[in-house]
Amino acid sequence: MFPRHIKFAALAVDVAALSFIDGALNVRLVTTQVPVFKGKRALPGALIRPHETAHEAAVRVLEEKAGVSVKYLEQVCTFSTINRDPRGRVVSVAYMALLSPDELRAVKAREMHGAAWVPLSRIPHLAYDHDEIIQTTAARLRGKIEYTDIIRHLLPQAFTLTELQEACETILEHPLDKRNFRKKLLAQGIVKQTGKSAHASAHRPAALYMFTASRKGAVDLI
Amino acid sequence: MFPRHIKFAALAVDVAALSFIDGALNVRLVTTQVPVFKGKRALPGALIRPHETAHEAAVRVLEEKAGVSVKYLEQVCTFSTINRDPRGRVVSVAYMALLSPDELRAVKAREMHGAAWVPLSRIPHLAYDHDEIIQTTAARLRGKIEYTDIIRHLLPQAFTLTELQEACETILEHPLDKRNFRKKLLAQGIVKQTGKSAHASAHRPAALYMFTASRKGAVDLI
DNA sequence: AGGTAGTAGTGTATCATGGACACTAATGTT
DNA sequence: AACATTAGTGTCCATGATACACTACTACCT
Repeated sequence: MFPRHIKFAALAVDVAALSFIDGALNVRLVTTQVPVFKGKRALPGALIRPHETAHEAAVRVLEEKAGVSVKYLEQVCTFSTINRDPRGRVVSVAYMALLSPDELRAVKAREMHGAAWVPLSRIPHLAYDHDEIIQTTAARLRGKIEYTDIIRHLLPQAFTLTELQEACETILEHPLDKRNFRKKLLAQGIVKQTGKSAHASAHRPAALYMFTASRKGAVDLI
Repeated sequence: MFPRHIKFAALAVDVAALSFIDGALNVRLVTTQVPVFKGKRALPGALIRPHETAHEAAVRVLEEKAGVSVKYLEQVCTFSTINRDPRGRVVSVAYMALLSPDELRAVKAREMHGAAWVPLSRIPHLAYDHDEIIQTTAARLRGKIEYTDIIRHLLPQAFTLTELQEACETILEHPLDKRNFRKKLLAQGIVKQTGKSAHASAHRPAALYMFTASRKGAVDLI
């Protein structure tokens, strides 16, 4: 219904999928096959198809390139710089995906060649403007950790309070006081005991907690 | 460089330009000429051109349809629902623009037919998904007012503290305490006196203030 | 079995911040 | 000169934030 010259750009999504691995925040990277960037690392992405929304495309990318059906997916920003893709004009909608260790196991089960989890601290220079996308996404996550319970999507269904605290500390990049952290957390009723204990370590077992039903309003987590 | 069938969608920007008029937050609306929505109100928007970014397109829309060169423009969200535009697939990047009364005078100088400022409380049902865009934009503004000094873009270069407080109250939709408001504001050093006074009313003149240089970090405004 | 190493779990005292609250000051108008 | 109206100011209290150190529990080792 629009003349052809109006449709000059391709539409894409790029997804920064984040997950904790060995206590560090990792992002899922793939290896580009596009000639100009041949061999370079990039975020998983794909062109949006005529019959899907950007959100649906992001879900598909995660399924195809990370082999996971993600539970938390949030639009971050749209990048429309003219020469951001050497193949032609591509406008890309960036998404942040958060994966819990539970979901991560499904990824590991069917590992794909050329794709890998890379700690945020060791990310190489990426293809396209993906460096910028990751910076923007990480900043968004860091901001939301303080006033939402977004961290729940990065933790397993059951977790110890120490694990939760370490997750927050990793993202905020500064230590938190154990007693104050627990006091506030329990006062807000964000988590509750499962009744079970973790017996993973060779020491005193920690009580396992789970998140309570998500609140409608904002929470004051940290 | 991409095959033609990849470029199936048109790209657009829609801009929610906000400004205070008579103490109320208003948004700039135009009247659609598109047959399906003929006569309906909508946000000013336009298709992105091949040689401009979304941001540049938003700037252009404001110049063409609101007659103003805006100082504050922020990307809000990208809408990609498949049938959001009856003319065909259009993916739209929504922007929030904030105009000070100073900038507003330039708009009034060359008023355009079919365009008008409408108080947020009296917005009719709009064309496309523009109702949703306005809701999202207003929510973004309300959220940012508390932890940034974004309000500065909605005020004139010089203003009284009462004006500043009323602006915050209007956006937050609840009253603030005069003394506490001033205490916090001055403690943070966000504003400073200009040395001049407003002699507009028939009563005690108020001191005129201006914002200090924008801080790098977040401020705790309210 | 007893000791050791290592993590889990708990409370108080102080300090800073946020919120409630009411009067005096300055100006133009009558 | 009195009045009407808006501008401008400080204290007290409650709440939340922070600093801080010991006991409890378990597996492992000998």
